[in-house]
Amino acid sequence: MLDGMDPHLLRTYVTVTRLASFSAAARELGYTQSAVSQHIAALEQDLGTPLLTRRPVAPTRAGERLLEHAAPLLLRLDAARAEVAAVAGAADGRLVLAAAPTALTPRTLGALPPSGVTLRVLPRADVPEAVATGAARLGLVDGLAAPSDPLRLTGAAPLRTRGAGEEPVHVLLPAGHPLAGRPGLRLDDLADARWLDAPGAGLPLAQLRAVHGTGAFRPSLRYEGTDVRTLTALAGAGHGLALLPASAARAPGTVAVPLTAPRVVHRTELLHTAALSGPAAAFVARLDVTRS
Amino acid sequence: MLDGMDPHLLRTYVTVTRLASFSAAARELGYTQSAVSQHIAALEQDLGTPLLTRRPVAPTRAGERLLEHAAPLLLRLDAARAEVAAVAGAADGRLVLAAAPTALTPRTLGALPPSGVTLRVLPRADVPEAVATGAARLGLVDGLAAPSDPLRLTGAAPLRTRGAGEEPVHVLLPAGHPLAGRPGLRLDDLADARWLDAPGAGLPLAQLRAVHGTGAFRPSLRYEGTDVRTLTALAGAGHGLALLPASAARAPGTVAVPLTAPRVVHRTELLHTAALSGPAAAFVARLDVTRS
DNA sequence: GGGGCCCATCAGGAACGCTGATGGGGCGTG
DNA sequence: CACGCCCCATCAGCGTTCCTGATGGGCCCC
Repeated sequence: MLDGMDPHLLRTYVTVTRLASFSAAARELGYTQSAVSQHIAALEQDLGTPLLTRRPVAPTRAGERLLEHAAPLLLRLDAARAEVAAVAGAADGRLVLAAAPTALTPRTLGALPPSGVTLRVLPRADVPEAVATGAARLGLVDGLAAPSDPLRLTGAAPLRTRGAGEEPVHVLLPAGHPLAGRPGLRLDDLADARWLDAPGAGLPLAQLRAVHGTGAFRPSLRYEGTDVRTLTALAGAGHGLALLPASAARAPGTVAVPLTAPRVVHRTELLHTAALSGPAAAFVARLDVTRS
Repeated sequence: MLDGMDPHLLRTYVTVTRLASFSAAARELGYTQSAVSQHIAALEQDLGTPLLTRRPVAPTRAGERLLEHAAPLLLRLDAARAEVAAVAGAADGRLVLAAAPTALTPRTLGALPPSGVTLRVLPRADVPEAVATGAARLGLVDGLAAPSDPLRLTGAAPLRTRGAGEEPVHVLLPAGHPLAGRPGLRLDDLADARWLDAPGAGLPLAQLRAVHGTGAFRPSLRYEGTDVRTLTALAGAGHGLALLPASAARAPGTVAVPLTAPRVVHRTELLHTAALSGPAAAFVARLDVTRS
């Protein structure tokens, strides 16, 4: 047993920690409780250290380290299988495209073929995984970046990226907002504002901090869906400000004002694996044609 | 066999492809040839597609995809094991520091504790792996980046980074070079120059392209060692130009001229895993104290 | 044509990994 | 306080897996 860390031991381990229960993990995985117990014991013996406290069932410090690796490992295992399958299987006719909501800009939408596409809108954080595991053939993600800088994707999965367009970033204000008449806004003007916290639908405010370097943003309402229209409606109703790409920042009762400082753009990037063919390749080519 | 891709099957696969031989892989891995053959057969059956051509033994296209995932997967498996071991085992007294040659700037050297350190100089590309697998506790890598931009590390392994200093980039010219008298040089001035190609010791010219966006560099002599002094001597002997951090760009018979355009700096970053303690933590703290 | 090397296949035995049963420990309940 | 319940650990037993050693076919070089 030189190579003790079988994937299914890891899978058992993450399931046990997630459910905080050996028995529940066994039920979910289709094992007996005994098997799960033996899995954990095997892992602990292999690594030479306890990974879980029993009663309550919780990861030890060593277990936490293992957890940080286990999920990406399992994901990448799936990714490898999916990519091999993509090469092996003949290209399926349909193109499945996973996209973050605000990544659907006019440009990317315009490049879609007229038929044969399945569009799957997901929270931004789930798009890379969908592409890596083959659930989607292509992915569109977006975010804030300095002009012509690539996005900084936290990739556990190894995906290739290519730029798919940039556009200005607008701040969406309710029509009556005191700053609504401005031609442009600096982020400093909005230091005291309350922002809609919409990790699924909006742009991640944390990225602004990375680019801008300043303190935290004060969140108001948190919206967990992926629907941009809901987000703009919330902004219109005065629940907080929203940061959106220019093309998405329009809704009745709101005013969109360009963000002028810091100088960031809304950047869209296409995600794909190494193997591209058929309609996916056509879509990519169409995107490149419309390159600015 | 729902979860067919055992790590040791993958290990067998990469070994077979590396050696282009089932039998040789079997010898290296301590298996019989029969076992290796069965491993490959199991993988191919699990993935539903041939992964190798026999005679000659070479990866198929599907196999190439698998290979791209297999190495990082195995690396990360080792990384997980190493990190768990680091938490479990008591902190060993010695601090092992892996560093790229040009990452050893006065600042990083100054932060080293006076004793108890093992310094391991490696080619730049090997440093992240050494840290991930626990061969070294900390790593120092360097590269070219826009000022205050982080390095773009191609991380198969999940390492944390923190800045460890920036300094100007100099071009090292032989003393008699026509441009040696200039106060500063633009990269465009050097479009026709021949560069020393030293992936181990020098700064990777490819990174300049990433920042600058222009064409290829014309390499002259290629130097595969990790010794900076040899590199500067080669530059002094007129074998080509070298790009070095200011603190390393001095050698008899050479002139170091600052690179003024594009605006890039030599940036050093510290690599570490999540678990830091003992002398490693002390070193990090010392680095932070001298932060500019 | 023969010998050597290679990979595939097969049979057999050891080792592994699962199940089902049993036992001890903690916790809420009557 | 005793009982019952739920949880995890351990054990024996059995089916499967996985490795070895032997054998065979294909290719190349001599």
